[in-house]
Amino acid sequence: MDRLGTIGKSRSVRPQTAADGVTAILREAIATGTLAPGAALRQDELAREFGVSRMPVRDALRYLEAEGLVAIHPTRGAVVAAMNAADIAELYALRELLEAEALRLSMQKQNPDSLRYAAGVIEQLDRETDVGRWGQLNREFHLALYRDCGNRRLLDLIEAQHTAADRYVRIVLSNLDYRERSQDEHRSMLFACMQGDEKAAVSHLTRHFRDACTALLDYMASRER
Amino acid sequence: MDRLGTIGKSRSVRPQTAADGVTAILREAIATGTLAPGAALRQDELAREFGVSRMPVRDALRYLEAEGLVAIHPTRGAVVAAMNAADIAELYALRELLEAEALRLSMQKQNPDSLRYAAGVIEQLDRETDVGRWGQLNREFHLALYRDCGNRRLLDLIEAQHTAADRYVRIVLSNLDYRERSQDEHRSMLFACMQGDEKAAVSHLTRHFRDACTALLDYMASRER
DNA sequence: TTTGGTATTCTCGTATACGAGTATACAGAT
DNA sequence: ATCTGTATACTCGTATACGAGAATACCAAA
Repeated sequence: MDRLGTIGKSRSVRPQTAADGVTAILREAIATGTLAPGAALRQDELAREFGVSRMPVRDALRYLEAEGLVAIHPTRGAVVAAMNAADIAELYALRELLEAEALRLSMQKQNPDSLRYAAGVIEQLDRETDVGRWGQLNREFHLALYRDCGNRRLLDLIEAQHTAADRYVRIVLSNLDYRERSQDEHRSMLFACMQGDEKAAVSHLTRHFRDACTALLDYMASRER
Repeated sequence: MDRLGTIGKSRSVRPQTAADGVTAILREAIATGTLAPGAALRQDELAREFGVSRMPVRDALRYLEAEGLVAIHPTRGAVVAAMNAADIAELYALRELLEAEALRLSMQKQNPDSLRYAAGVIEQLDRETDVGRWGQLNREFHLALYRDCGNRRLLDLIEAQHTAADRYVRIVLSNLDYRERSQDEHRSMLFACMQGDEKAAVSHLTRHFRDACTALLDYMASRER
């Protein structure tokens, strides 16, 4: 499991506490699948792995539990949360609901700065090849569109769903064809936003999610066999 | 601060861990206002208070942070999360979005058991005088209406928003008039659900939230002066 | 009097240690 | 051979201890 130790090294931002560092590394390991769903997360094992005591590891597990990435059973330990088709459907239905609302609210504010920024992110996405950073930029693009919605809680929830979806998203991102299709939809959304066409923007967003969701469900179904 | 020690005693369910117990007591203390917004939550002080070490207290603070009830600043300690008008508006806008969707999805399933249960809860609410238990039953009623929505994540999110709203709700619940008006709206919602009238049910739900939100904002505004 | 720097104290983050509960393996009985 | 009970080992929850960083108070200098 020495691979785990190297994953977090690439992050440029210095973690404020040891627990934050452990959290970031574990989150990444779960997202990439290095830690498979159902895998047991033993505190002292992880502590030895990271060269810290069990306390920061415990803290990290609590954070990840709150994010829905691990399941903690008192006195029985923690495991990586399961991945299944039902969860995908639920997650994407939720994202559609939350992000459509945020998009509507944001568009009413008509802030051109956010759209300019989003356009810049789209161009970066065109050049990006690394799956992890692509996901990061993808999140950045979406949040830019919602930034002006005026509801902090809504934005936090959207971010949380992104984090939960990340481990699923990476599956389809390895498919280059999906990334290109995704970018087409991004451009359509941005165009509709610049035009101030709320209905078109939301419908593109919806299609964007439906596409991703079916792509994922198809993959999961093929994986079953 | 000895009052804190007695609050949790009324709970019938035995906490599984010390941290769970501390979490429950602190949550209640924050909801009732015993711990005012902005109040510092010092780990060793709380530990002495509850007769435990700082570790369960730390765990509890992490849980409450995830619930949005406390804000933790690394190496600087935790404080009870602030309460303000902007947050109320955000919270209720969110609840409206989430619960309207859950209600729509649930009604499509047409499960009479849930509605029968909800009707029973309404009757219990008529007899309940204690503000804390009234809030509990209120949550129970709402969740009964959404139970069949088929989206576990959505339900969890709704519960989380209820928890976050609890400390606000208790303010208006002390007003008997509000409780009666609220019950009228509950009955209207349930009736619409039984009729299978989705539009009416959602519009009653919306009005229910708008009512509560304005009642709260009015109270906050009067409090400002 | 005000401002800047330093020292002290307080709180948190982390490490280590211990006790309790759970799972597992083995042995005995049916 | 299978099932059950007991003993052992393992993991977690909690307590205590220590070190680091931040806030504050105090003193000196302008």
